[in-house]
This record gives sequence, C-alpha cells and structure tokens, in this order.
Amino acid sequence: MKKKSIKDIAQDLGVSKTTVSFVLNKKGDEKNISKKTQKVILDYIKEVGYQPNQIAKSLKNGTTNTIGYLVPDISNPFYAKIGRMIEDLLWEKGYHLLIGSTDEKKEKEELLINMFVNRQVDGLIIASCFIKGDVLKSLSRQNFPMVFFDREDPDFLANYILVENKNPMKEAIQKTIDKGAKRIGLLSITPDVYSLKLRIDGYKQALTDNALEYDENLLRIVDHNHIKESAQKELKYLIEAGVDVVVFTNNQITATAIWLMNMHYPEKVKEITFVSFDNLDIFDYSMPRVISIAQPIMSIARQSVDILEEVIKSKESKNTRIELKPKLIER
Amino acid sequence: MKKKSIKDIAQDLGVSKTTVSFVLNKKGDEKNISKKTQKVILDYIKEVGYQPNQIAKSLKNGTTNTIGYLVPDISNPFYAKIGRMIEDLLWEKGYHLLIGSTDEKKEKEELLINMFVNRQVDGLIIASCFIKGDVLKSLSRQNFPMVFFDREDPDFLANYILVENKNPMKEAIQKTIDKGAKRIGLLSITPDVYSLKLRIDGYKQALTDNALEYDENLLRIVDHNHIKESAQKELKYLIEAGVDVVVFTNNQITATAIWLMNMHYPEKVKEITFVSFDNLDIFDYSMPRVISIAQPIMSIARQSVDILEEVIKSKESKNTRIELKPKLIER
DNA sequence: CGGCTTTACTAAATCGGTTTACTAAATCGT
DNA sequence: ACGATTTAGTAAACCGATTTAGTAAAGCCG
Repeated sequence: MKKKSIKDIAQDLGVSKTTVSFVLNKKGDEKNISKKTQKVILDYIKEVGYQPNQIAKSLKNGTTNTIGYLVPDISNPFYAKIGRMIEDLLWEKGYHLLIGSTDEKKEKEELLINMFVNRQVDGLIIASCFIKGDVLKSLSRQNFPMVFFDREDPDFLANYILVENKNPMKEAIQKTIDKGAKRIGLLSITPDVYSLKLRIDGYKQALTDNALEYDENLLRIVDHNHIKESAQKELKYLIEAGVDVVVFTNNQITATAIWLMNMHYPEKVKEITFVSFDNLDIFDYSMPRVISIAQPIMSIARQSVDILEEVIKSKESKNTRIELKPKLIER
Repeated sequence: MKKKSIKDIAQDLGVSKTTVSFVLNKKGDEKNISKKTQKVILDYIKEVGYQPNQIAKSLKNGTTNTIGYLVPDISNPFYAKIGRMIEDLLWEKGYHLLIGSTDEKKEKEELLINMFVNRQVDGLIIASCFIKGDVLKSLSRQNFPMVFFDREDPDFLANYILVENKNPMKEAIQKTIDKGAKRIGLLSITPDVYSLKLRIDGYKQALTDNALEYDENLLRIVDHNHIKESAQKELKYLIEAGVDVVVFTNNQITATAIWLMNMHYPEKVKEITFVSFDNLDIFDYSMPRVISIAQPIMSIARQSVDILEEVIKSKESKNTRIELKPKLIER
C-alpha cells in the first residue's frame, strides 16, 4: 500500500484534483465546494492517512519553511544552545532547521551555503567565519534573507545580532586588576574573526588603561585544528612566564584550558584566575576561578529569529545591527 | 537579475531543456551531445552562475539527500556530539541533516516525525522517547529507513544501535563497593525509557550481588520538566539519608547534580562519589569524583550512518541490533 | 543510390502539489 | 419566463528538474 497523492484521492472519489486541493487547504467554503463533498473528502483523507508531499508544495510555492543554521561547530555548547532556542522559536512558526558545521573553513562554509540555498531554504542564520566571500556577497545582492550573529565584518552591510565585545572584555579584566593582577596573558583561537579581534582589543585596552606593560609574548594564538595540543603548549608558556591571570576569547578555549590546568598543573589552579568571554555552567564551580562574560543566548536566538522573519515577510532588504549587552559573572 | 532555470538556459542558448539537463548531469557523451554544444552550455552555466533547484530535483527523483535527526534535546552534549559526527559522516556522502528536539514529549516527537517524512527525508536517525507509537509503527510497516539509537523498545523490531546498559552500570557501582561504599543512592529522570530501566536494573543488581540492602527510598526520580528544582530536592534527600555514593542514569542529571553539590554542599564533595552513565569532559576534574561509563560516541554515529545508508540503498527491511560496549572511566 | 546505423538533438510526460480561468447547472429577481 | 447571479465543480498551466521515446540529418555499406 504505497502513499496516496492528491491525484489518487481525486480518482478514488471521482472528483478533481482541484477540489481535493481546495478542501485540504480549507478553501472549501470560499471556493464553493459543497459541505457534503468536503466531508466525503475529509473523511477519506483521514481513512487513508493522506499526508501531503511538502516537496511538491515547496516547488510550487517557492518556499520550504526551512531555515539553514550555519555555525563553526554545532556541538559547541554556545552554538548548540542557541540552535536549540532557534529551533524552538521557529517550530512555533512552522519552520524547521537544516544545520551545518563549517569548522571555521571558508570552503566548507561556502559549499554549505550554496547547498542550503539550492535546497531553497527560506533564510539563513549564520555565524560566518568568512563574511566577505563572494557567495555571501552575491546572496546579499540578491536580497536573500540572512541574519548574521556572533561574528561581524564591519565592511559588509547586513543584519547583525551581536554582543558588545571590547568593553565587556576590558571591564572583566579590570576586575582582576583591581584585585591585584599584574601579569595577564591571553589565549585565543586564530582571530581572523573581527569579534575576536575586538575582544583582544579589550584586553589590550585594559592593560594600557592601567599602565601595565603590554607584552605581546603573552598574547598566544592557538591553532584551531589541533586545539588541545596547541593550547597545552601555549598555556605552558604562559604559566612559565608567571602570569596570574589568563584571558580567553571564547568558551571552547576556556574549557580546554580548565581541563589542561587540572590535568597538568593542579597545584596552580588556586593561584591563577581565568577570564572567559562566553560562559559555561561549569564555571560556577570549576577551578581556576573563572570570571566570565555571559552572552545573552536567549536574546540572540530571539532577535535572530525575529529579524529573519521580518526580512522574509517584508521581501525588502534591511540592515539592522543589534548589539546586545553581555553579563559579567564575577564569582 | 533573478535566478535562471534550466528552461531559461535552454532558451538563451537556443537548445532544448533536455540537452541542458544531460550536459549538467555529465551524460553529454553518453547521450551524444556534441563536444561543441557541451562546451557552449558549460561555459554559459559558469557565466551566469546557474545553480540547480534541489527541490525540483527531489520531487522528480523522490529523494532529498536529507536525513532527519531526532533527539530529546539537541543541546545536550551527548546528542550534540553524536549529531555533529553524523553530520560529518553524512556530509561526505552528500546528505544533510534536518534536526528536531522532542523534549521527551510523545506528541512533539510524532509531529516532528510526520513533518520530516512529509518533507521526504530519506531516512531517520532517532533517539525516540516513545517507540511503540502508531507513527513509528506505521513507518516501520512501510519499510521507511530508520535507525534507532540510545533507546530501545524490546517489543519493537527495528535497527538499533545501542550500548550495553545493565552490566556496565553494575560494574561501575561494583568499583565503589570494592572501595567500601555502603549506602548507594540513585537519581534518574523519569525512566519510561527502556534503556534507563536497564541502567537501574544494573544498580539493583550491584546491590543484591553484594548483599547490600536495596532501599527503594534511595532510588529517586527527577521530574524532567523541572530538572534543577526537582534534582535539588531529591539530592538533598539522598544526602540527608547519608549516602556515600550517588548513581546517575545520564549525563544531564549528573551535570546538574555536580553543580548542585558545589553550590549547596561544597563541604561534602570530597566525601561522596558519583557514578554516571555517560561521560563528560568535566568529569576529569570536577568534584565529587565521578566514575563514568563513557558511551562510544564515534561508533554510535558511524554505525548509525552505516546501517541507515545500507537500508536506504538496499530498499529492503532489516532489523539489525548492534550493542556496543561502553568504557568505564574510573578516575 | 537505397537502406541501415549513428549522431545530435528534442517534445512531451512525469513528480505532486497550487491556482487561474472556465463551464454547466441551479437559483434568483422581476 | 428570461437573463443574471450563484453554486459546485473541473481542465489545464505551472513550479524546475529528469527521462523516455522519438526524429531529422549525416555517414556508411555494398
């Protein structure tokens, strides 16, 4: 017993496809289909368990009710949580989520974007690692509904949902300086990304504001292809350089460092303070003590969905830039 | 400049749609399209940046190259990590992932399954909270490609990728008993799920094997709608009941309990040992000490994808049941 | 040079829906 | 009782691809 199509239903019942389609779409009354016929069709639909083929619908309507969610890594808690919230918010509006992880690779990102667009997603919510590429440029020119979050390219006009980077980073570090920190190191993944650059700017600013020497040897970059090994090497460097505070530019690198500290330098976990852009639940009790900058995950998700929906509905291009305030968690 | 379709290309070039389609699908030689015409078409394709509409393709071919990934919560690290691996494995085979979180709700799960099937996903990888429902039964009867993981219903024949539950749980608890544990409590979310029942069976078995009294007051169930509050209450109960070991049936509840312990009973974290089914990185250094049963996430993902692909390719129904061995991490 | 094969290509059907334009029959108003 | 309107429905085009069945022209053979 294979799947029935509208055509089958129509044939079985001796009516036309049109009639069936009207009834299915609740246009029966409007289109003057008699109550009797409507009932016959509806009853039969139920009986055979008819389910419409959304692909056919999509082809005709030109809309798939699917949104693409593109991030560097969907298993990173930050992106996973935002993804989950976006999923919920979109679910209420009848949308589904197609996901893709770019691994911070430009080529993969562009391939994914193209595939998603070819699959006719109605919009894209994306934490892009390479905004100024041709693919996104061309989509933007075609007015394709997109919302960028987490990462920005200041030379590229678009809808951005961002979080303030520089100041919060500066203020978080200030807290440690107020408590006596003298030698402050920083660990970051490759900062090709503008947001990360701003976070690092915040770090530099905090130092200069306090007339602390900015030693560029204390600014260590971790290779994101071998995070654990590379972070281990760089963390070792910082500890041997005698830092009392280490600053991190995202949760992934902080989590890795906490693990490394506990595995390799358990005797030092009480002497060092971490400052992390991004928060994780474990920071509430993990050692070293972590001062973190918690991004407003719920707002990011909500705003992304709202703006995207607006753009999809209006069919007009818009360039909204929303900068949300993160929350400092001192502990 | 709107998107060009095959028809537009054909018109622009004064050839037929058929010819263009053949060339696009590399059937030019086979179908006797002259090299010259092929080149003309390919050049023009490149020039205008033609991208095929996958929806139209899907409608015609009856396949979408999309797989549905359905889990209780995509932001749970266990499901997020498996999801990520599945995404990568499927990516190589040209598939994409449509995701859905069921929140352990039967209705939402069934709605999601139906929507995914209507969207013509080619298959489903699912950690179902309600396997024996009509929707899955009916899909199974229709031979729809599905792979179940993490959760099982012994009365329902299907493709399962599972992890041994009872014995590993028993053995993990045995370790604590060997070290002198006397009063062992358990915290679990509502175990409507067979796998969780088996884990609890392992707990009971460990106790009876060692002639320890099984006190059913020490088996506490947490309401999964209010995990934090409920876990707090139940954990308090166990601590006041003087347990020296607490067993957890999944990572989510363990993580919550670790947080609660550190927040509310920091003085006790050294006296109590946790046993957790599922592993998390933080267990490597968090307090209380955690003995965990690490599921082989990579294997689960790989097997799920392999079996699913096999089922999709073969078009025949299969009922494979693979039970993987988890790894005990003692610490 | 007439018939057969090969080359190079195309018209039209199809997938499963939606929608526009149309018609036949029934009902209404006067 | 006759034209106008309403009721109840249908045929066919369309969305953008794939694929089958076919054709016209050129090439080949004896």
